[in-house]
Amino acid sequence: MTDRKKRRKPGETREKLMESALTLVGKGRHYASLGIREVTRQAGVVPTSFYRNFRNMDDLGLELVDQLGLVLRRMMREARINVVQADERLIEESVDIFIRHVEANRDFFFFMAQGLAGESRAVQDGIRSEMRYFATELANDLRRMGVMSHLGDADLELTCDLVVRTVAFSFTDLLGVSPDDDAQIQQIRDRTTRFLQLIFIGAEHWESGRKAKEGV
Amino acid sequence: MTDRKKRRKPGETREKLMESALTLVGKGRHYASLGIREVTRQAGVVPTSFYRNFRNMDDLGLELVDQLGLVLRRMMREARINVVQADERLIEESVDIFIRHVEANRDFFFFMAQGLAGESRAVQDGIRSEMRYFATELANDLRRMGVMSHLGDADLELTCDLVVRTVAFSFTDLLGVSPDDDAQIQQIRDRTTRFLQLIFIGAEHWESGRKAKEGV
DNA sequence: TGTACATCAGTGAACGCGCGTTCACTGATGTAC
DNA sequence: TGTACATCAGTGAACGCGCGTTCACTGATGTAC
Repeated sequence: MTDRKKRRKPGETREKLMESALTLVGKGRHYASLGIREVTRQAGVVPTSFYRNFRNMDDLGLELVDQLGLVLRRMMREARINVVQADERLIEESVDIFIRHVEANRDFFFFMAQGLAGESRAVQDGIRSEMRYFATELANDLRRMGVMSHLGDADLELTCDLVVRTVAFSFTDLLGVSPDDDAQIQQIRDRTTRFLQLIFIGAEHWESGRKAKEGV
Repeated sequence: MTDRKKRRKPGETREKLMESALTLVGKGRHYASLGIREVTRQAGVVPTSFYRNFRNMDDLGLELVDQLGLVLRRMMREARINVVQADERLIEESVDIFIRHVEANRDFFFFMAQGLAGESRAVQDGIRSEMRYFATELANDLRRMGVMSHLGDADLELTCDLVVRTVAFSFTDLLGVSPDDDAQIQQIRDRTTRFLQLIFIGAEHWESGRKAKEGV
């Protein structure tokens, strides 16, 4: 069994390469500066193997975006299960779930934070698209729960977009913090919660007719 | 005069190197993936010259952060001059000034957006520190104008932090847009304005005692 | 004002190294009969 | 069930190239007298 040099489980090397890229990102490297040899080295695989699975680093990056989408969907699902009632702890509970998932998938969220201003336009657009989807789903959930029912669709979507951006920005806060530094993580959690409270209070008092008066 | 091969104006090469790095970033490259030879090539200078001015790319990055600080301060000053009265157009006028400066210093703001999740911790911290300073100054200005006078210092600071984050996130929106695409820039401008309106409405209705009830 | 000297930003050649990419190969697994 | 063959993920050697960094140099500018 130590002898099997060829033919691992199908997709195993592919997975290992993606994992290795994420690991390097988690260690503080920027995705844009990663090289093919570096990633294969981390994966314990010969450089040539890379080309059996990906065309180039951008290609691998796009696959990571897809996996990121799965992580985000899992997070949404958990939030839906646990945050059923629209009481005043809705925000705090959601932020808790969010922080927990970020801690459990640290590298993924690092990759996401980097990718937003990254080198590959395709990756950038992919992450942006995931965020848009997330905001839309959030809007649907709030509608379903009867929250912010006074808002028109466009205004609710605006609010959710701002929420998602604010949460995403918190990733970059977590980026600079050691995963063991509970005190600082707690602080980021509190601050994010307050940001969202501020936004939701704004949304509560937002008059949907307002823009028509000012904008057009 | 075409013959002078040595001794340009003092600091000229240094400036040209920083400018070249920014130019490459503006062309879509990520700062983390730039090399010394690449930057010197862009600057029309021999690679060795780099070491006469900087220790490494991180060092150059830190100098760029300092210059970014100057750009931000210039922006703040202009905003202070032009936005004197706290009427309802305060936000729109500020966003206009902000968009104008981003367009005029496109590369700088790209660098800033990248640096927030960049490879160098020092650069990351530097940009973060500039943002904190910006938020503090904004809070001071609002105090001076008598806006949001019902908020405690901590809550005002929280609001301003969220404003700065929201504006900073808009950089990444502009990042993917051609500088000539006026329609899309206009759309980002409007959206950013609405985000800020939402935040300020939230701040208007924020009860400073609230957190004491919930948090502690 | 003129001369001698120190300084130091920019030069150009050279180095060893790791990079991305190619190639022919190998051998375990899946498939046809 | 057994045999022959196709497939194709992973291998290892090799390539040319651009990288970061070093070194001794050069010559314009600034300074001392």
